[in-house]
Amino acid sequence: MSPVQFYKCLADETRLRCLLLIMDQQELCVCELMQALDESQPKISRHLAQLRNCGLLTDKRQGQWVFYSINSELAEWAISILSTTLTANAEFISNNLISLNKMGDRPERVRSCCT
Amino acid sequence: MSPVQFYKCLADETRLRCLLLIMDQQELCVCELMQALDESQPKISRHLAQLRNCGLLTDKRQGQWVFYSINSELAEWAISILSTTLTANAEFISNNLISLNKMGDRPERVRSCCT
DNA sequence: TTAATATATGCGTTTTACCATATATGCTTA
DNA sequence: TAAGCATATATGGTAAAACGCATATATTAA
Repeated sequence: MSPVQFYKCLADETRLRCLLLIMDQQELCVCELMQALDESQPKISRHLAQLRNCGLLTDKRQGQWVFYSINSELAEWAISILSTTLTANAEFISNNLISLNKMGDRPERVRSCCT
Repeated sequence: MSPVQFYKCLADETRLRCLLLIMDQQELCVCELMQALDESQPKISRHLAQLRNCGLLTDKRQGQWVFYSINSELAEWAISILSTTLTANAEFISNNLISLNKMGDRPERVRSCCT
């Protein structure tokens, strides 16, 4: 992935918030991000699709939900930059985390076997 | 500076090349970047102005030339990200460095006092 | 099968970003 | 002070990106 393409992915408020929230929470589904960002479902879904197509995220369907997480095959420097950004800008997503935690009935994660 | 605004600055090929070249070379003037990127003067100048206005670069006039360097007051996490990007993507600007080094009559830097 | 919930996508519109050209400003040297 | 180079900015055109809305698909449950 070219550095320019990578930074284009981060250069949008909705996408950056989604990425940092997923970094922080390991994985999130569309409806959780809708709640956290207070944005429409198609808007969230479209941005997540873009991040997946560019290789930043991977998705995993569990029942009716699709969970997105950071693509572990993403270049190490790119992951490092996401991590640095999150650490240095915790307040950027603090309100989103509050909204997320206010959400009732969050989808349950299915445990992997043997955990 | 908001992380989104910072990443918008990096999300353009011309701006990212300029930034990484300046990271690598400490400081460069418009005519050197024109040569390194093979781009027009207004294009380079406009992008540098944007980077200066956003706080990523500072400029310093020396005679007829204006030298741009990384703004030392830029947030530490942002400088760290630029550094990581440069280290991990050296090949991204390698051809630009070759072009720069082919340039004859590069403007002489005025020495600071006592160096 | 039907309804409900979750997610994805097609499409037209609006907004934003980029570029090329023209022009203005500032410095240097003659 | 005039001429020439280096740099900055203003303007208008164009392309890309983002959006809202409507709709389509997928899963689960009744």
